[in-house]
Amino acid sequence: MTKMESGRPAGNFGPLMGEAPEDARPLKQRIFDLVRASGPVSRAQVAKELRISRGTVSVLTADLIEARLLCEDQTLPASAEMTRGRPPVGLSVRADAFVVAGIKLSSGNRTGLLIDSAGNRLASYRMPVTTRDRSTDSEIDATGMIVDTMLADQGLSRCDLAAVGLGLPGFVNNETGSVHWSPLFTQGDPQFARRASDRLGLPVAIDNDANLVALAELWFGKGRRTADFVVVTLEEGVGMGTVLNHRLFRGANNLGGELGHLKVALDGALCRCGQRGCLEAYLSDYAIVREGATALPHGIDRSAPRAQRIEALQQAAAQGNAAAQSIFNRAQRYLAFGVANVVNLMDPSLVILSGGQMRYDWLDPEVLRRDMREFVIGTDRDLPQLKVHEWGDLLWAHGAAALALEAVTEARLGPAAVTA
Amino acid sequence: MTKMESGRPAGNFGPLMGEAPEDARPLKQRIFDLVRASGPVSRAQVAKELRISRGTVSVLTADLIEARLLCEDQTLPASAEMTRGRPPVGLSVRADAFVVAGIKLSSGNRTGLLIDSAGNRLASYRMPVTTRDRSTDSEIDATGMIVDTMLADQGLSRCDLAAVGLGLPGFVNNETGSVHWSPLFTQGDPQFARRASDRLGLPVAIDNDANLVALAELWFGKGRRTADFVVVTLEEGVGMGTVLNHRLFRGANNLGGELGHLKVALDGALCRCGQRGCLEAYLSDYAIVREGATALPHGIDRSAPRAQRIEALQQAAAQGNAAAQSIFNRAQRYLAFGVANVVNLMDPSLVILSGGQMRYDWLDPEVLRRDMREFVIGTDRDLPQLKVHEWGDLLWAHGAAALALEAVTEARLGPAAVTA
DNA sequence: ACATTTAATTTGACAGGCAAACTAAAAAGC
DNA sequence: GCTTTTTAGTTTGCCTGTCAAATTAAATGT
Repeated sequence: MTKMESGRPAGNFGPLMGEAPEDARPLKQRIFDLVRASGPVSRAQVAKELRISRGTVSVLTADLIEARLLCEDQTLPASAEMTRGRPPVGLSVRADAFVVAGIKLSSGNRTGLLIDSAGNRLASYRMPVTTRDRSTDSEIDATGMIVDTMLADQGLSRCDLAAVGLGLPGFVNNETGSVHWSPLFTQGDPQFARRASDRLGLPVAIDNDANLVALAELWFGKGRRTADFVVVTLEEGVGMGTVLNHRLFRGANNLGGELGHLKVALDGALCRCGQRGCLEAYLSDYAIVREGATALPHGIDRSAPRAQRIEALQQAAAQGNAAAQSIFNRAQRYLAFGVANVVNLMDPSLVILSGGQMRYDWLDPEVLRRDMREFVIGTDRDLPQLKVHEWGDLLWAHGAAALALEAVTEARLGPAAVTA
Repeated sequence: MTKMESGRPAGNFGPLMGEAPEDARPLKQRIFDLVRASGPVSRAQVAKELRISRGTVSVLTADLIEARLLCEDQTLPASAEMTRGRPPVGLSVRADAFVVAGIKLSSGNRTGLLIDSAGNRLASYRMPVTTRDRSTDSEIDATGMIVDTMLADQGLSRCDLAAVGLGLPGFVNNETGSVHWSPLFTQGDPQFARRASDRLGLPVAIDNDANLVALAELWFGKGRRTADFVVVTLEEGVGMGTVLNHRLFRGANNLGGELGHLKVALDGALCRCGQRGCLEAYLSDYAIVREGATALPHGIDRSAPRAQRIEALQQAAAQGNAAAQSIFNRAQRYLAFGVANVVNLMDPSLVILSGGQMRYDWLDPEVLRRDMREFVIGTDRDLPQLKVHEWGDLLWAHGAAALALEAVTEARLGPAAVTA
């Protein structure tokens, strides 16, 4: 035994957390969220679920009903066990409480979605981008146009809209509403959300598009029941959204995880970011097309659009062209490698591969799973669940709508609303 | 514009969070934490810092003083600006409020630390492990012996001890107190913490040893002022602890990030876990020794202990042996690669390389930084801060002590304590 | 001596939440 | 049919945490 000096003078210790707002969401908001999430529920169920007294539920739901956010609803899901006692009264979210829009901007398309507070899809919109001057204002105006079109479709006007969620590619800070950098604009705007809000006359919440997909899965998709999961998106590049404890995790600096630029090889393939060995440099459209030119030097029209060239490559692979096959095999293997590393570091219980329909044609979930087992450290635990979720264009817009929904309930029921 | 179907029947949506305890820490606890963290503070400062009314602070501090946790303290840090007005009264944590112990168990050593509630080190302990039967009970008894020894040194007995924090290698679940697997035991124990607590007659909190280092940095080290950071430990293996928003992040399944088994190469070096390309297979003692045998086939006694062989290898490298140098260069480069990937995914604002003193001899922070810049995707942001923090054996025990401190304040001031 | 300034306490009010008593509405037993 | 049982929902009174504002305390100007 080595004895050491003792009686060192006391210093300060313990974590020093500057300003920790750390407000628990008010009960009223949590009740609303629960009702929205779990369809018609009785007050008694709400009380049990939230572990609060039934009296409290009564009072708060009365408020929510008076605020025209909830309504009573006789059609309770016929509970399997016909019990005795007073029949419960179902609570549902009122469809006519408010309306929100979700807009996804990208370099090729603009997509929009209009939903009401009960989640009914009222209208949707999709249009290829024709002209672009890469200014923030023109993009905001385009957004306004989409919103107006969808509203007009329903005989509504801007003042009927409660909020707009806006997703765009690039480095976007949801909290501050700033756009550090986006391929859509010639330069960033530290006040983008505010500017959009002013120009449209509506509350606007913005976020990175990869986060949007995670939000879409969290609100509408396979992640609803899962506390922690990771969404991997394959679009032009490779993106990632992370949900921890039922909340979108946006990283320390509000820049999401850059899965696309996770390094999977020392001195590997060149990426358009200028570095080498990025996952994206093996998986993304441009990477596949790049190698495709070598595999089928004469088979493909070099001036054809990417999607077409990829399709030709896939056909070649299906017909047994070994060079073409090896491109997709390698892409798949590196995807497994990258995702496995995410699992090794974050340990999520679910991984969702989500995104455009045509992206995953070359992806075989079984092979992916096998490869991942090779890379994921697993003493006794199982691999996390692995789901491929193909979803249409509106996926992104759904995420944007979720962003808007969050903003609305936050504004009406959140901690700040209590004060006012 | 493509119009899509509308009026889909409403379904449920929104995140479905089962039981979300999500209690904000009570104000009383936050005041206590702030006083502990920031030395003698006046009530007015507390109120300003926590953004609560001064009246509330008065009432709550009165409680804390009566509970003998805080005391008034005339020695306020002579504030630079001699102001007018009534002089503030400093608040400090009472040193005699309670005593906790932190114990770190590893295969080679057992380390212990006894501190009082004000952070004074009362005693410490360190002893190499001689006999081991790899049963949980014998390890618990060894812990009890260390605790008793340290207490006796201060003329105290077990009933004077408020809690024990216990760190061990392996897969340890802090929340449930279970040990899935540990190199110390022949088999895991799903009730390890409870068993230890019963056997010692003291509250026991357990955690993985890599998390301990993160806790130590969060409570006593360079992470105190940083909300989000990552700690990388080089010991026998490679470990990682993650702090998000001033809290230890333990992953979805309470298994920390397995940085040691992050894959840094496809079909890379063989790791003792059986997989290939793990970071550990390039960095850890055994990996370096393994290659060292090739670099200096005759120069080193193969039966010598690892530390000695590594030292010989370092000397050879310093004297210009190219083969030896390349081993360390590669290790360093892969370390940069792995840490860069952590940064790419998690985006922490600070990375601390922390641990035993001798581990980092071959590590040049400048080179590491340069390599990382090559691997970290950086559009406009800077590299996170990178600090090397060599710390003695007691580092781990400090983390364990922090674990115990947390347990004590949680029990006395936490949300659960309010009910009782 | 008296105004000024800052710190700390006391006071009154109020909101959020709970427990328990109470009312409501059904099925089951007699 | 009447009572009992069972479950759902409401009302009531109370407790606790918190704040704003008034008050007291202790120092430094003038």
